[in-house]
Amino acid sequence: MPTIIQVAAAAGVSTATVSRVLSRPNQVSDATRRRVLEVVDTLGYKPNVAARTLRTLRAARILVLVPDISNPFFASVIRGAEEAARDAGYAVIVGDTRHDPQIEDQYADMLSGREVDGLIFLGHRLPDNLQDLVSRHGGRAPIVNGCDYSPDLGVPSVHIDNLAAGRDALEHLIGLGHRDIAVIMGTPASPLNRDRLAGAREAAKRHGIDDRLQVRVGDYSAQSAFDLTGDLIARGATALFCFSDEMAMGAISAIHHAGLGCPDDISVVGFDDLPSARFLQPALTTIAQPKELIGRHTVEQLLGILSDADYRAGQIILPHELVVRCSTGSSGGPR
Amino acid sequence: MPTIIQVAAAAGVSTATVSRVLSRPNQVSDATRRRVLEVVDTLGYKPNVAARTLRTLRAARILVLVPDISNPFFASVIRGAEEAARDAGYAVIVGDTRHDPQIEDQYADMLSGREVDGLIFLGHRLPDNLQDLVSRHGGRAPIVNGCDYSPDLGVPSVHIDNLAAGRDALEHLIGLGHRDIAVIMGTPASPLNRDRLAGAREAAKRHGIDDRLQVRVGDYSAQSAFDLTGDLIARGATALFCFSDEMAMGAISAIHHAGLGCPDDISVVGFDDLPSARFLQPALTTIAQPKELIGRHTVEQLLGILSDADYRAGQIILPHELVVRCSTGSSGGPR
DNA sequence: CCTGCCGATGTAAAGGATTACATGCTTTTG
DNA sequence: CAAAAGCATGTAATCCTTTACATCGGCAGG
Repeated sequence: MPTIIQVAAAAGVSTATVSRVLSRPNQVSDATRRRVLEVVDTLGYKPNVAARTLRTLRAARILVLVPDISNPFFASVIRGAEEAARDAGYAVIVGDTRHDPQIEDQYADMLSGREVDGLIFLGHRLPDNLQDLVSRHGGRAPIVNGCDYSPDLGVPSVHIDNLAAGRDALEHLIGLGHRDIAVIMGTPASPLNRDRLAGAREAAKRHGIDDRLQVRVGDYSAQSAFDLTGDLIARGATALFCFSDEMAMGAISAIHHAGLGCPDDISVVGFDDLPSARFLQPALTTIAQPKELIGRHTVEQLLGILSDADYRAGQIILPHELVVRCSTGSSGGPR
Repeated sequence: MPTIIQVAAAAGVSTATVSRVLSRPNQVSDATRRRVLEVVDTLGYKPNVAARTLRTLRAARILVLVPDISNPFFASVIRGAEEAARDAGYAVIVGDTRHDPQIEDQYADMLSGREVDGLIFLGHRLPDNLQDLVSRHGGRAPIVNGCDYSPDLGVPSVHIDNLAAGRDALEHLIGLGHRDIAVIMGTPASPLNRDRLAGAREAAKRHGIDDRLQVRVGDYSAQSAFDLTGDLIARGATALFCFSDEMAMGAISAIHHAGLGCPDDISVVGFDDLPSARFLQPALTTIAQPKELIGRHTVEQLLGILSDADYRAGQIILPHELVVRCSTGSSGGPR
């Protein structure tokens, strides 16, 4: 692999000129530029990024950490982030932490090691490694939280109003006549889940069915909801509110396994509105999040922090929407 | 951010000693090691990765390029790759190219720029950028193809026997009595799709229904299959073989939209066996690929190339399996 | 014709870590 | 007890680029 020195020698110029040809072409005369470019081409020269990063202290990349890359929800957020980053001349690197603190730390080191200029983490877990950095710099650290937020940390964040979303889902089910409603939530360690649950509780309370609301904790996977649903059905639930579309799929599958139908016997509301939600049987009623937009805004906040010392990053709340499809129907009254 | 020089000064040793404490701790006396580690800790020192990479010419990372990160199939492959890489002390970086040659090139530059030691690309598109590199080094370039393969390029690859898989799917449907079978494939630019189709054709021919086999091209998305299915039904197909589970979902949705049922009226076979395939309604009959294993083997080939000059990387073929669930049933004869 | 300026290019100093080699001390060994 | 060996540490070169500053012609203005 040729270095800039060899290119310079072959073109009969100094390394400075080669560097200029590549990064500020208009500072160099036409003839020289052409000659250098030709050498670059024939030698197949590519600048060594490590050396450049070392010298410029700018990597032009940002790291997006997802807790579970197999969840298509995050894919859409990443897409949005990627586009916004690209527009600003940054590349996005994706790290799949699989909820593993050790892996989180390892990726977080890419920030500490200045391999990336900033970091976006989706979900509720700020890597342990970064606690220090955040408490030292507060909202000025190049770190943004997407989808969830961390009230006590002061990390800027982008997410929907999960409380209102939880309320909307419950109001929808109650409006259809359901009184025995169950919630299959994600881990309560996540503020987002606590908010959604609080919203659901609030709506239930307003309609006097607070004490009948059953709550279970899943892990976002279809399997976990599948495992929980049988018991909820046995206890008389006529409607299920799942905190992810994947869990809704598991719940619907369990409903069929119990010899019942959705929405005829039991209604199901999901969360996220995955691209495939409309193709499920029955097509899924769900809370849509503006996934790409969440990605875009996290990046924009990050770039603001990076480029503008006066930028004030904070909490951005984006709109959600209840999408009613076919997995919810009116309650036939108590079974 | 402190540098190694500041750490050395604070600990009263040379930078060499600090470096050794961090990378070869046993070459350093207990007392010194403790002292240095303490300083490292209080100062919050993290080595600058760019500097290290520059010096060692080894980035300890590999890049995995996926054409579409929202496809959960790739998520599993990435998982497998990640684990194998981690075991060998490498980190995995994921790049989502969205089938965009420009983005592919940009990520590929990470290899040319030696930011990563090797590159794995899933799917059939070798980034244009890398053509040169491959033709110069042949199978010795640190590049491996996963899921698909490129017969003319000589890039090592890991995939299943797609021809046999296509044959298996058709044999299954024919065995159930179907004679009017349609295939919804992915782009024929991909050898993998050509192989699957060839396998399907072969089976159809053996049973004398070659001329009744209908073939359409989708783009792996549920939507694309949804759009194609109505017409196939109108033309009398009683069974659909889709080259991805997502397309199978779209097909099943379209079957319902047409007022028909799956598998009662029309059978559907998918491909990949996504984690959610068993939770669909009906649970999907599909060809399972050993997704994690594909990931693991691509990494192993890559590491072989990287570490052993005599390593001979090649084509690795892993076993697939037809998983029969509920989306296929016997044909009721011609409708 | 001289001065001043400008544009194009070169020189050389970072940037931060690793490591071959050198050094100085301690311990072993014949 | 001297020589050899071994251990812990330091010195300084190296990895490759970028860029502030210096230099050098050429040209315009006086």
